[in-house]
Amino acid sequence: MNDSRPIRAKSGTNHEGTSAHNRRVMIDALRMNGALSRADLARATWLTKQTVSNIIEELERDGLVRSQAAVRKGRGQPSTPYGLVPEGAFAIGLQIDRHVTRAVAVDLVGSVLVRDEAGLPTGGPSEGAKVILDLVAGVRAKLAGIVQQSEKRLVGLGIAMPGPFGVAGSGDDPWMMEAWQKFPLLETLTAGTGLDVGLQNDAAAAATAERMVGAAHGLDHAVCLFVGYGIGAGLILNGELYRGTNGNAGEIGMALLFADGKSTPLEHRASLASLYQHLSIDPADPDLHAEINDRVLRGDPSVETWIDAAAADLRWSIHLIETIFDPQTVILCGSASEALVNRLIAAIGPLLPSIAERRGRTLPRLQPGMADPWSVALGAAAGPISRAFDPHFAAILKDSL
Amino acid sequence: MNDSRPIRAKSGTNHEGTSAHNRRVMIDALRMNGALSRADLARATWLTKQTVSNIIEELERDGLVRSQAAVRKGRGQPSTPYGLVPEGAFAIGLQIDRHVTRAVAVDLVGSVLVRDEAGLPTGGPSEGAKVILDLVAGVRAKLAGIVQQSEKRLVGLGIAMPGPFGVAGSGDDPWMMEAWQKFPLLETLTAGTGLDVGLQNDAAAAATAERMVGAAHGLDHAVCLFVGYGIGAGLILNGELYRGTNGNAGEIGMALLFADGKSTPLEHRASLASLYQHLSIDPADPDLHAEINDRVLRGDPSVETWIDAAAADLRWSIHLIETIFDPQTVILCGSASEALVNRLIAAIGPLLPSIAERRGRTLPRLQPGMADPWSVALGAAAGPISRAFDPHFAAILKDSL
DNA sequence: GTAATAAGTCAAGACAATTGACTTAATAAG
DNA sequence: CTTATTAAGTCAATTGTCTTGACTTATTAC
Repeated sequence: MNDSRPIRAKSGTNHEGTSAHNRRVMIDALRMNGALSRADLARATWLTKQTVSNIIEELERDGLVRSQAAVRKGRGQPSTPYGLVPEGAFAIGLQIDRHVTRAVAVDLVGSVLVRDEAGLPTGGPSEGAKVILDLVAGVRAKLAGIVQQSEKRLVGLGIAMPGPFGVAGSGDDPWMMEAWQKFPLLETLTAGTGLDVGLQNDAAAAATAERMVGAAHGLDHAVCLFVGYGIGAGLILNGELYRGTNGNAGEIGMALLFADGKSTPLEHRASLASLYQHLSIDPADPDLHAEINDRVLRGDPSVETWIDAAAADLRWSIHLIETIFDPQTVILCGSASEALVNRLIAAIGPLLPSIAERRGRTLPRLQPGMADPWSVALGAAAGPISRAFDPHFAAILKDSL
Repeated sequence: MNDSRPIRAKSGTNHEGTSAHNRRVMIDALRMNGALSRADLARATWLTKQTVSNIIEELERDGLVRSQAAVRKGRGQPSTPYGLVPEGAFAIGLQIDRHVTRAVAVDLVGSVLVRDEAGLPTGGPSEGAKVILDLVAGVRAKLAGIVQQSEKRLVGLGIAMPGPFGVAGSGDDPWMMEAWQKFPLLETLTAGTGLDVGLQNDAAAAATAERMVGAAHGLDHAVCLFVGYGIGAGLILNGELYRGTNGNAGEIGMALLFADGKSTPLEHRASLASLYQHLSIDPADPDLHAEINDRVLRGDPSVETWIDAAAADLRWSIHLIETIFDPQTVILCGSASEALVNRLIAAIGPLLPSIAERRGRTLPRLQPGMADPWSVALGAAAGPISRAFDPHFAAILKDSL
């Protein structure tokens, strides 16, 4: 009787897990509220003044927080607020798109310090990887030129690229993303950069960015509907990005819609790819974003047609998202121009009725998020920062070390 | 400058949080794997043998675990496995449906020890509450008759009822559920029972049941599609039930489908309500379940028509669920008969293509779950047990006490 | 019969949060 | 102007929980 199937269990925790959690809670509180005194932190986190003092002292030694001028407010000793030190940590974010790759260096509070892009060669991933590694190296070098000791404070490299991941030949994107799926990207970049490398799809990256510095800041339940070359949803559930079993949660581009007796993936109806096709524009055009932005602003009728059609699908998608997730808000963001997102939001309204319509709402059901070609790279960088500093269950467990 | 907006922060943790977590991890491991020795537990949880010993000793004192006969396996001292003690804890589960209310008493391992039901008077919630309190009291009394000290080990009362919650007048369910929405149910039952009372929608309860003793046992990502009087999805995400902002996540019955130029809620197309209507059956009929079961088994053509139509909608719903959540599996369960669920599953196949189709799958994409009128009440009871004993983030935090 | 292996215990130690008294620095009240 | 009050923050001792390493016990392999 060799009953040797592996035992499945969650990991336990210990003092270090406790301490790590409390550190993260402090950082999170400072990120959400701005600078706070030790006493404020103690009240907010339910920890004792003494514990907060110890942790703050430690965080200050580590260069993650810094005291500000004392504040007098009423009776009692003035409080000394502590705030996050932006240059306390950095991360590199990398977006791999069809024709281009973008990299940014981001600091602890989500400011982009360096940005750079490069065209991706048509030779496929093995050639592309060289371009990418060069790009990342360049961004790191520039960062090192701006701030001292940046390399020591680099917490990781986050990659964002179109999903879904690990699915055999969907086949309807001829433009090489499939080749990237098979390429050992994480291994190559880990080896090539020496950094901790993480991967998410571009909608998830957009959501991560919104959570760190955008419309989802401080929210526990929000869904970012991301209109890029494809379309996807980034899910913030219980204050964390939800990834699903294989990192493909939210990849709604492949959702089939039935209309006029035939089924079409959502992606073919409401995505920049569909817009490019509608306009007969070459998606490899380097002036793409400017061109689209321009056409949106001057009300190009062909663009308007697409917007109305896409808005109808998005309106229904938002209804469905509200119904399924019961989020605090839905955020519409994209890799295209702000102007396009705003036009889309205008065209989407009024929203379909749903359970999101309730008395006492404070947040709008739908709000605009970041919309520019760099937001995905920013979100990619936000990934490692969140992993390193945000409070979450996994960070408490012993097996996370 | 009175900057007194409340400070938002997550709670910190301390030694007790650590200890509470580790206790829960042990219990969870025993639930998932069956009896385990201290050494096995230490390996599985990453804790030291000594820590495990201390915690097991404590759990044994508390009557939650019990040693079994020593097991010799190869060289070395024989190990002493410890298993959960079923009568270590109990919970009452209560289902409030349109015409009937059901209560069960469930033990730590999810066995139903007592079950009882009562018709709900048409006089509305304030009258109904009396019936419910009597029913609960009766179940508690019967439980006390079966096991000693059951009252001391009662961890709570879980309620399951149709959602969505807190939404003003959807209006299309004339049968009194709306009145229940406005009734202070939690307060009334808390006061009337002296128990810790929790509320979830029926699909969530079904998912909770599947997770404790059913097809989702041990899974971290699973969606239970629940076909009851309405239709809903219970979401197990990251190993926990996901509730959304207002406890309405997964309430997909109100999702609007567009077909033939008009929009219909899913609920009107694939739910027992729609079946009853299709068959012109009175949903208040006490022999309802037997009747439907019978008709399914003998292949009633009218039922078959409904099944085919509902299966088409469910097929698409499953496609959408797979696309959005990327779950390990989808479970079809319901409050009707097993026969109906099995027929539905047969009629749903083959599934639509989706990202769930990947090499190396071990679980089926769609599997049958519990399907009987008592599964929701069981799930309702599973709620408090899960809250009391499963490892989860909130249980670690200081503010959870 | 002896060595090897594995389960489990013992007692001391380390770590991180807690406690309660104390210090410091401001405003409010008389 | 003096004193009381209030609040921030520190100090030193304590507590709770996990860890460490040596030890005991029980079994199989050689």
